[in-house]
Amino acid sequence: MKDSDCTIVNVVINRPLQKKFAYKIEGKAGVECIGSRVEVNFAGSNCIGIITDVNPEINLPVSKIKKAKLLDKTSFISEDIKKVLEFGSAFYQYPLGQCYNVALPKMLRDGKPFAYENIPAIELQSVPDEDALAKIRSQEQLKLIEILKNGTIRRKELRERGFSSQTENALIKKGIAKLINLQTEQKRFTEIELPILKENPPVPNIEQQNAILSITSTNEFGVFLLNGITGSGKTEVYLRVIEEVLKQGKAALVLVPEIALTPQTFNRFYRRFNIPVSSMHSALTDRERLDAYIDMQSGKSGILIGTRTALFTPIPNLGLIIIDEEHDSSFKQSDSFRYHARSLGIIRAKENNCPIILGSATPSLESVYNVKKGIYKKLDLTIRAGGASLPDFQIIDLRNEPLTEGLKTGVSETLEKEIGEETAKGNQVMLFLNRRGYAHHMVCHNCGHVFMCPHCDNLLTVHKGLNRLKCHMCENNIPIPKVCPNCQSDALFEQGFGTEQVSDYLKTRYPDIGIERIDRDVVTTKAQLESRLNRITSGKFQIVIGTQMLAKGHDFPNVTLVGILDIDSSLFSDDFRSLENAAQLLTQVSGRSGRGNKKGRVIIQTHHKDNLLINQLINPECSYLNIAEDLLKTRKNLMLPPYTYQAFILSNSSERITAFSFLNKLHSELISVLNKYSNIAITPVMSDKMEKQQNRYHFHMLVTCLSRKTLNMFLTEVRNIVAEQSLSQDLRFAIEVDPIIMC
DNA sequence: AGCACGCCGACT
DNA sequence: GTCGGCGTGCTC
Repeated sequence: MKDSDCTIVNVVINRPLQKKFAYKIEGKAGVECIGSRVEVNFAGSNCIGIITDVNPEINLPVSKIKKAKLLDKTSFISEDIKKVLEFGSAFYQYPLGQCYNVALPKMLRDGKPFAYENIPAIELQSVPDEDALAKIRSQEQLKLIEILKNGTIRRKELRERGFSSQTENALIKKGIAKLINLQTEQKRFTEIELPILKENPPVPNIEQQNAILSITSTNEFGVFLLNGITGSGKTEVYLRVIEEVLKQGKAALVLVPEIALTPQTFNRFYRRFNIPVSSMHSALTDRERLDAYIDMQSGKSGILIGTRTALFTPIPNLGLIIIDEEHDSSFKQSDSFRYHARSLGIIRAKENNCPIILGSATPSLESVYNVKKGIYKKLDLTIRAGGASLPDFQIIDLRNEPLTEGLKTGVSETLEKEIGEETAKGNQVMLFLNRRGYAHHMVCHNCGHVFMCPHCDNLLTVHKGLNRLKCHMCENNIPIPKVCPNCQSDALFEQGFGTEQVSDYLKTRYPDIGIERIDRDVVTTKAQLESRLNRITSGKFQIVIGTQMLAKGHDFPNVTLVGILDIDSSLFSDDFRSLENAAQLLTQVSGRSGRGNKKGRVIIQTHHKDNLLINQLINPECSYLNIAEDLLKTRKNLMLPPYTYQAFILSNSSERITAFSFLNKLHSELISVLNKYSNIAITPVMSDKMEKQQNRYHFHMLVTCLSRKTLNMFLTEVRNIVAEQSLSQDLRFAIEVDPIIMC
């Protein structure tokens, strides 16, 4: 191969390396191959890389440049995705090649072709007449003809039903049947002749109209914070804006939290539009994921609904991005490429010069702050659909409650009575407790032995139904012991109640009432969640007890009472975001009450009746936004985000000293360069709250800075210092920009 | 991250 | 004399 017949390209590899590497590909190539995958030999092993530049300037002897094998004739990675990943790589301090790795579906990462699966199928070409049929002597062929009369059928299915490929081939040869590929019948959504709408949408109220108009009146980039109280019809606004976007021949991207991926969510989109909708979430197989990716890239589908990774799906002519429940923590990835889908979503919308809607009843303080600064435009929805009003709030002061068996399992006498009265009226009650399992942990009454995970600094949670003690950190579990391993005493007791225990207790109190539990222990798949939610809607169960799985998006018109069993544990956390999270969760859960035409109530049990947050939550004059404003004042006084910018410098190792001394050495190196930067502070090396996790010891330093730019420059220097050293096998290192959970 | 290279100790 | 342990450093 002569060098004149080659094109030099830069390639990024899925390795923790910042550099791009030059390779040569056969033939003359232009910018159209940027984003294409190549198979290269890199340092002795073959791997997949992505082309980032064509004919780059390099000062490298030509003899060192190896040959790369081009895997894609044209790139499927659009310009905007490339820009988003380049931004994300610099912003989150993560190597570009590894960012691509997170952004691509697994099959593309592995070098599989960018193509739909071939689905060979056969269908009837022409129905043979009597004469032709009489000539066929094979019973199998006759049987197959009968089956084919019912329509197209996959060859794989025919094989499963006992037909040999010879039988099929014989019919094809005779011209009776023909071979087709089920995946070739693809039409672009813009070429679909049906009307865009499948159903007549409801008439929006004045607030919804205003919101729709504000967003659709400009076709340009803008961030809209759609602040709609629970039940105010945010989804209807999304659907209307999407409709406008589709009318312009453009596509829409909707990101939802992991937990909101219920059939209810999808069905509203499927029902509304004749335009194909694709989805992308954790329950898909690799194949389905790639198919959805191609659906969007090829323009076959006009709407993509998915979780945070769906953000990286190429969509030509993207006209709108929606981040639903924008405050939800599942938009932040907290390993490998630690990006926030909201932040990168805004970058992508900017690249496409299209609007982005951040929707929430309880927006993040970051977003509220950006509205104050005039960076986002806030649109309010304050009216509940169908004239439903917000629920009334009531406090049960646990100090005045008798210390009954019920109270020890989380249900006070007063609440128990209220549950009884409400269910007697035929209504449903929803109880909320953000702790799964039966009991928080187990203690020996005799010697004080506490049952801990041998691999983590974590207490084992009691799961009665499974008869196991489980570590929620590492999933390690043991049978519930009968005696203490320390003193052989059988006086073991459980402390702290979870959803399982509450459910068990209520079953003894209300044996005739159906009680349903919703948490990750009993609901592991989407189908299970669906069937449980349906059982609740059908009214078979009058009492529902659940974790935050219950908080979002589910509409139960018969729920008139919501009970918050334990708010106190979220009032005194050492994470500065815990009050924000508690206010969000409580507001969301409360919104489950009184969604139909019945007035709803919310009862909060607490030992801290005078706590400020609790009083704000129950005050009808005080909205979530008022609470957010108050919390922002505190953040400002304490110089916390969003008034400052934070990043963690993280390390862990299986040998405790390794990570600790590595970070300590790094710390002293950083102190010596700190004078180059202003308004930046770095903590000493500290243990994570849970230092030992799965037998690895975790340490961190926290960097705080007044300026985003300075923080980024500093972190780049940190990364370069670390890149110069060769780290031991056992040591892991990471930078987390904009953490949302303090460690 | 991988992998090759290289420099030492335990074996045929 | 060689097989393989893993510490070090480079990868187009």
